Amino acid sequence: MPLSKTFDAQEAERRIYAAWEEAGAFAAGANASREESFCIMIPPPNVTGSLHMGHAFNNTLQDVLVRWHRMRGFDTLWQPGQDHAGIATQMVVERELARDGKRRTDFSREDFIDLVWKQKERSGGTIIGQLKRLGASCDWSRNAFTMAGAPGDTRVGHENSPDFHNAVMRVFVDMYRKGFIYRGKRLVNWDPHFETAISDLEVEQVETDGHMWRLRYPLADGQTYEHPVEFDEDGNVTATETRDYLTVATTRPETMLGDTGIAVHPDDRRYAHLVGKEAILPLVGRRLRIVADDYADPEKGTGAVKMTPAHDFNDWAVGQRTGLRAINVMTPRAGMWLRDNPDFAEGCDPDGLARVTEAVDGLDRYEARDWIVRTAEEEGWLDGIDADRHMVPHGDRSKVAIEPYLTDQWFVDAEKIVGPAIDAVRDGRTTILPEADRKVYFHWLENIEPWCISRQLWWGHQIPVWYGPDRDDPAGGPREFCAATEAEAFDLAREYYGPGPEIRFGGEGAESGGLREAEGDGVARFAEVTLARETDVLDTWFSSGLWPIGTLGWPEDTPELRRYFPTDVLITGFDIIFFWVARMMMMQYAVVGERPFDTVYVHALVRDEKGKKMSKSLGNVLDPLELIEEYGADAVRFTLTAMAAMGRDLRLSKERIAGYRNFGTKLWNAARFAEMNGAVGGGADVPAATAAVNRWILGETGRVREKVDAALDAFRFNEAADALYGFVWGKVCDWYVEFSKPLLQGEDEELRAETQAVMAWVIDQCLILLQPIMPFLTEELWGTLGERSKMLVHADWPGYTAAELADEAADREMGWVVSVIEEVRSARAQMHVPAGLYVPMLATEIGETGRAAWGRNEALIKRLARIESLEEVDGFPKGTVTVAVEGASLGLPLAGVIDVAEEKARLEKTLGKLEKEMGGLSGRLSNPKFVESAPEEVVDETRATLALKEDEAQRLRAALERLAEIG
RNA sequence: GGGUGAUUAGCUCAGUGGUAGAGCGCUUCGUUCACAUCGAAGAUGUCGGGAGUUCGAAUCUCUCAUCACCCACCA
Repeated sequence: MPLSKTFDAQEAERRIYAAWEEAGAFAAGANASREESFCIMIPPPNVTGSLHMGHAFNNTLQDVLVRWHRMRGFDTLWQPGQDHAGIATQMVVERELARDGKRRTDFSREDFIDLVWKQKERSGGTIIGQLKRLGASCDWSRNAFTMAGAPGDTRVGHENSPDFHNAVMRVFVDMYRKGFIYRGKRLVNWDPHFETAISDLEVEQVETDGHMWRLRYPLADGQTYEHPVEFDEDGNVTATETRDYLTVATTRPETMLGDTGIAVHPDDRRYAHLVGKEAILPLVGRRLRIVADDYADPEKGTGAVKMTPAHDFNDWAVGQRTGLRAINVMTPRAGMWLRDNPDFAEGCDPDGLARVTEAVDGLDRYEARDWIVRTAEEEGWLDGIDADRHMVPHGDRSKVAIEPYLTDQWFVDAEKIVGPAIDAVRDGRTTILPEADRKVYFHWLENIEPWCISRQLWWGHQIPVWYGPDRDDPAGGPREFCAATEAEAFDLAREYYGPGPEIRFGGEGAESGGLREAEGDGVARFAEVTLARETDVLDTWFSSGLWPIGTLGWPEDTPELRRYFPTDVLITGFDIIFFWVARMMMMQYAVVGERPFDTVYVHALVRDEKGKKMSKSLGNVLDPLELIEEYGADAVRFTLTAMAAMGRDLRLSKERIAGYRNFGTKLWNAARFAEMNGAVGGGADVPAATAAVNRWILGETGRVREKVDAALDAFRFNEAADALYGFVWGKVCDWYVEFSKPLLQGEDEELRAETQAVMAWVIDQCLILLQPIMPFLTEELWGTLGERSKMLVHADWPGYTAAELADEAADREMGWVVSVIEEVRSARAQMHVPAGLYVPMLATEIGETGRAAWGRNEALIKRLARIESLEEVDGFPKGTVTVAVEGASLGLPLAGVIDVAEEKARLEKTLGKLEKEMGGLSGRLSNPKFVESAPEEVVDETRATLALKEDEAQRLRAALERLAEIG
């Protein structure tokens, strides 16, 4: 069945992908002929997500490596899967509910989670289908999910995946027991929209126009200080005024209700006598201790800074150092919490307390701010307002201002497990590419903060901790029982409480209880203990941090784990180096004491053609699926590969994709040409060749194979793509196809057979080498051209070298032929010789090389340069256009056509260029230091080049002289 | 405030010590039987400025300028 005129990407790509799947072509171990394994873990996309350009880029690169290794015979696993993506997914479901006017809290936790599982079933397959359209050759039979095995799991879409939930639970317990995880009351980033803690990384700073309010806090007990008001030229104070108040500044006046102190710098003479004394908090009359701490900057504002330890990270730290109380004055939704807040009430004067509570309790933080500012103004303790542009932390999902908030949360003590993750990269067990990203990685890890891993959400891995009362003090506690399952928790509790009490499960969060029963000996014992499961779930990145071992079946000692772990390569975007890469490094080391991967390849961002980040709100998003529909998956893949210069953002434009689509068409047509000329079905063996044309293209093929391998080996994807593009278009199509025509269509049967074999083999090599980048079109051609024992996806990657295939004599000969053709074409175009007109050619000097090359390639040269005949003459007649090539002086007698002025201009220009080049070369050669210190081959090469140029220049000068004779 | 990267043809970008490259765009020509999603020929660069190292610098060092991104608690 002959090839169709064009490649129908839409039809063929779906059909071919189905055929691959049908054949189990992507299964781990398929096509393995060597011992080595190769494993890539997909960065699991959100289960409700859909493919965007970043995914397309990321997965194209992975697929290139995976297909390349699979063809090379490695036991290859590309592990696919999806992430449950806690907040993001819960957000999607809550938004759906909101459409029906419902909220999460209208459901029980179990019912809500069931809804999320259903949502996952509905949308979870979307991204998989999209990855398949792209051509991703994942082993889908192993598709994993980060919540697999968790309560409510329907197993739809990840039927065979390992029990990831169990792995997460076991890791938590393991890290808990090793002391890497703890629960504590600390200030965390609180998202008032989702009403959950988030980690530092989920906070983004947004520059915002705001105000700085200066407030006057009266000093207690009649204290005063001298405030400088006038200075001389040297900055010395020349006048002061006595003040009985301190001016403090804040961008968030509402937090003043939680103030418990004022800090000044220890060396600040103005306030030295006040340290240890007190000020009065306006509105409620709470006494604020004045403390000395380095944090207070004497240069800023008045040098006195109010302390709100429960609502500001700096103030919290100062509070810890100086023993200030922390008073939480906010609700989880960032409203004011004043009523029934004993911490707040303590130390307040009753009238003030009542008034403020009446006015702002329950108000949103911003409304409370307005009231406080208004009141301060009315009462005269507002010192002033400055416009201020400052950074305000926002939740990266909710986009609302986050609130530093004091709650009980779970933390990974990252400092304890960060060491091996740093060392592994430092000593090269894991390589991060590009190198620049290593610094980013180190910088973050070396300054690591505790990682808040608890989330007050419902969708996620519920933290495997049960709380019970203290054995000796039933009112105390809670006592934590950390275990992977309820049964194991029961055992722990039994061990702790002894054989007496009945142990039950129930209760909420850290609430737990027990009945106390006095026995005769006076020792308190429980008759009944109720264990309460921790309600928080884990940060989604905690579970995805286990992706490498979890997908391979840990904690079971599976064959996959033994075979594929540590994995070989991770390909990911720079935006999740901290979120994911660093955490995987830390956690695999913490749990199994091993690196998760040998190499991390960090790629940059796909931007639009103007360099802007693609975003929905800007409306500049290129949808990879639309592009695939329009140009075909191969074109999109080739474009992304060709633009993947390491570490640089890529600007994607449709024009570029169209260009590479054309490249596919070009290859298709070359294959059609081969087919039409009986050049199909080349075997794996390099064919024998006698003709220079054939020997030359074999050498070129050897060179490109080496280039592709070297480039991919170094993760220089663009170089691999460029090399193939240049080879297929610039060598095979532009020259070899043309060269082959007289041979394929000529009389010499032996030569025809040889050329057919070489052409068939070369086309096959193009298909094989291009398969990792453009798998569809090449597979289609492979299957159509000739009988094959296996699909291209499993074809053997070649191992021949350039040295084996290259033929120096053939390269030289074809080089000569090419330059003659190019020079003749150039001269003809310049002289406006009609394109189709065959003209005679004359030769005055033609050396041995040239004569031999001409003799063997006469037909080619005549055909491609439109030459009628070659005749050796003693000298060129008037009106000859000179063609200067190495080792020959050729001329076209174009007396009738020639424009003397134009020919003169052409020669002068060429000569000018030559002379400039020669100047550089001879200047260099006449420099003794160059000759002494440059490598010998460089010097030789320079000499040879110069000699050639001189030769050519000589001929050009002669031609110019002849031209001068004409007129 | 700290850090990283970038600056090369009109545009988008390759190019880590040895005669400046590609794609697109542009100009001229071309329906030769693989391909007009094509072919041929062409024009366009003090490689951001300056200094240094070197026989030799787009490439290494320093510096300045501009841009981008990341990190950061500045009241």
